[in-house]
Amino acid sequence: MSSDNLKDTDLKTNNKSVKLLKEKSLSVTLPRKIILSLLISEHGPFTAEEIFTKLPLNTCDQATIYRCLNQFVETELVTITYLKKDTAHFEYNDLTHHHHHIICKICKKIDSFHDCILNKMEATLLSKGYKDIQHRLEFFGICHSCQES
Amino acid sequence: MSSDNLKDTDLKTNNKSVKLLKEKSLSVTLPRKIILSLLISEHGPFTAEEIFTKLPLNTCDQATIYRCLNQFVETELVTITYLKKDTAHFEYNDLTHHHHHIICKICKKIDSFHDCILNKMEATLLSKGYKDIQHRLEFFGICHSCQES
DNA sequence: TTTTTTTTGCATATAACTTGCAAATAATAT
DNA sequence: ATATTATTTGCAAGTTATATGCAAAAAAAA
Repeated sequence: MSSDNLKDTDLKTNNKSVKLLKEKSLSVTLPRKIILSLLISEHGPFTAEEIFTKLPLNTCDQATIYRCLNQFVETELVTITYLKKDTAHFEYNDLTHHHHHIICKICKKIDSFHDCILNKMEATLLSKGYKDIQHRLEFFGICHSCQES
Repeated sequence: MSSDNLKDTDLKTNNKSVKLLKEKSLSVTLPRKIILSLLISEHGPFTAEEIFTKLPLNTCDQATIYRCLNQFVETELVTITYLKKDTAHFEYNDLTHHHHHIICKICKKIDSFHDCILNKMEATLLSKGYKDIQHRLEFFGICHSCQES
């Protein structure tokens, strides 16, 4: 494996990330620490590819990034959103800063905002200069019949 | 082309669909009429594949379905949502019945509801028996700088 | 430390969706 | 109506994000 030259100290690995990985019973590996640290320190949302290019060279393979991100999503360390057509975006799930995104239909620039009541939200966005606003809101939960099994 | 054996009358094509296609300046072809009629008469959301299997045999190619669906989304005849990981869902954009979806994290069954204020919404869902509810809400609009060009 | 378990890299696979092009169909002009 | 032009379709092949099988490597447990 090609991470011989990567030391923890070089990478300003966030201590928080180690704590979080342990809390979620994920074994603490270098790729996981580095990826999670990146997501904690830089505000996304990022695509898997963006994360890959932000990481120090030879941190890990793309496959590992996808595997880690999926585990992070499953354990709710990270949220996944589908803002663009073909690519998922990932973001550290900072429970103290609940927010949503707005993406420009034309330039695809992603902005975020913290209000979270629909009508208030749209007003906020209008005052920010956005036009022709639509939203996409989905809920995920466990249905009644699945609670039995 | 293999639609020799398909006649309009056979397919209970929705007249509404022709009207809508014209309104959106889309030329009125058999595949478009049939696909749009299906989406108007059956409540989705459906994946492209589900639509394909619901269509009468030899209505059209899968490629045509994707092309039509994309055009319908561009013209806002249809909405697209990303409820599952790899597959988009499509639904007739019935402006008189604004609603959202909830998908079970386990069995993936999709349910819909019509309330649309976040806190009210979650209460509705809880009373429907869902647990461990999360939501995903995204806005799309045209940003200030794109309004100039 | 040693053993067991989990994770990673690499290469390859998958699956949803897209696209180029010639033939077919729809819109339009006559 | 018919001829002409423009658009759309089928087919087959391409693209791209993401997943995966397996042996080697690293982490956790003993």
